[in-house]
Parts: sequence; structure tokens; C-alpha cells
Amino acid sequence: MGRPPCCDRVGIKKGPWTPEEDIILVSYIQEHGPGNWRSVPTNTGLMRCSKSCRLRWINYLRPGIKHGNFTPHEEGIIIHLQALLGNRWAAIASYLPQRTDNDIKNYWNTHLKKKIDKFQIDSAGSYVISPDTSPVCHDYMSKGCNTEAVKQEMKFPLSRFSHTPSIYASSTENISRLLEGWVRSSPKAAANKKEFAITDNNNSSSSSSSNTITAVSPKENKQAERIQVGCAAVAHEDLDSLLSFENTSGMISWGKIHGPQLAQANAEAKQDAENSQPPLSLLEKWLFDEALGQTDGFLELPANCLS
DNA sequence: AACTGATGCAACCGCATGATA
DNA sequence: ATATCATGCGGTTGCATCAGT
Repeated sequence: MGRPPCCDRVGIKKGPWTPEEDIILVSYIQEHGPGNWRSVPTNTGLMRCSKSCRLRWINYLRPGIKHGNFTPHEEGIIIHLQALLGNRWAAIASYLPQRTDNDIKNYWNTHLKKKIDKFQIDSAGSYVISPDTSPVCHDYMSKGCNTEAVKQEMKFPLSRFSHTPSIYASSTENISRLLEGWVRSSPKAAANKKEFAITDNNNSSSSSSSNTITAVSPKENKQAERIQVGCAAVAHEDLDSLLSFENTSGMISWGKIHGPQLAQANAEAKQDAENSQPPLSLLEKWLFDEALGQTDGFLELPANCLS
């Protein structure tokens, strides 16, 4: 009765995205904001299905995304959270706002799983710290993690964090720079996707740029609201400052996406937190301890979570 | 230089879930 | 209450690149 899934329709292109397609998609999102993916192929003429567009945006084109070069600290967080949460990559990614779930999943499958496997094999005999094993990773692996026991310690619902507070709120300035980047790069350089980086947050001046999600229809408005409320799931009064990314590297600030709805959601979240502020979980303690030592772009937990 | 296997990552697929009519 | 649509998530695949021979 219904039409076939969009990805099965004739003429839908598959495979790697071209720089030209990226530009079209970014231009569209710059104008309309992320969301309403169904309409993206129709309105842009892209021969891609909506899912593909969404994935491309989330995993690669979205501003603030960091690719590769996982720091030892990020590595430690991933190992720890994977032990706690299992393969809930989106939940894990919510602690590392600059990383996508796909990236984390790939990194786990290609690097960390092997490291841990190797550790488990080695630990039967003697464990040798390889040069590429981070202190955090080693510490974690050495101490071991009784996952079940740790799960028992989880006194608050993890669903609190299950909304990926990803950086949907695309700064259109960043996207403008992204476009500039594409234009500057030769097609070949653009195709070399790993080189892409957004830099220099200070010299942009797109006249019509807005730093908030532009909702042009009730539906998009709803979408934007969902996104903002999703952010608010982990937000309270200190989040503005605590969740700001390194501005100098061109990352967007969480503070910029705040709107009336988020303020309201913040208030609700605050109220909720006041009503049922759970004791600090083992996970939060661990993350906070780590945060004291190093802050390289992961989601910092507000200090007053500890009180 | 050519071949081959290993590796890493982008993208796809199928299913689940929530929203809406 | 139900069907349909839109989106999100996790597992998997395919291809480009790298490293070793």
C-alpha cells in the first residue's frame, strides 16, 4: 500500500558522497536547519535517501565533529562507558560531544576491543603495557571492572543521558566556513575528507547568520524543540558554561543554542533534579575525577552534581 | 614494482521507537 | 486504537589505503 522505503526507490544513489553533494546538503541545512530529512532529497535534488542525508550530516558534516586521533582520555572514557553501558554507542557518544556514535563504534571495533582482548590474553600470563596504551586505559584494565557490580551502583537512570546532546544546533557561521573550506579546497583535497577541519571562529561574519536553529514550519519548530529539550535532559543552570567547547578551535557553544524553550526545559530539568537528585554514581565520580585532570573536549560534568 | 592480506572508516541496512493523522 | 511516517540506533558491509613480502 505505501510506497517503498526511500532507499529502495529507483535512482537513489549509493556509495561515497561527493564534495558537490556535501555542499548541496550543507547549503540546504544552513538555510533550513537540520531535521525534516524526508524533504531534503526532494528539495535539494540530491539523489540520496533521507536516511543517507541525515547520516552524512550527523557523522561527517555537522560542525564541531572531531575525526580520528582519539586522546588517551577519550579512550579511557569509551572503555569505561562500554563496560557500563554495553554497545549503546549513542549513549556513550553523549559523553563525548565532539564524537559521533559511528566514530566511537568504529574506534571500539577496530582499536579498543583488540586492546582489551590483548590485555585479557596477556593478563593470563603477564600484562605488558604497550606504548599506545593510555594510562587511563591501563588503569581501567588493570583494576578490572566488575560490570555487574558497577551497574548496581547506577542509582540514576541512564536514560537521563540517552538523548544524544549532539551538536545539532548548527552554527550557520560554522557551516559557512565549512562551505568556504570546500570552495577553497580543490576537489581532490575536498575528497580527502580527513583533512577537513573547522577553524578560526573569530573572523567569520556571515551577515545573515543566526546561531539558533531556524524553524520555518511548525514541524521544524517541533523538531528544534525536541533537539533543545534533548539537550536540556542533561542541562541545568551550570550547563551553559560547562558545556562550552573550545571556542578557539571553532567549536560551537552550547550556550548559543539556548532559546526560550530550552530555558523552560532547563527549569523543568532543574525542578526534576531537585526533586530526585540521585546520589553521584560511580560513573559520574569517575568521569569527574578524570575531568579534573584533563579536559579535552568531552562532556564535562557540572561540579554541583557532586553535592 | 607488484601482489596480498590487514586495517580503518564511511555508508548502508534492518529494526525499534515516537509522533501524528 | 490503529496505521503510517519520520527518525534514531546498532550491526554489518564494502572499499580505499597501508604494510609486509
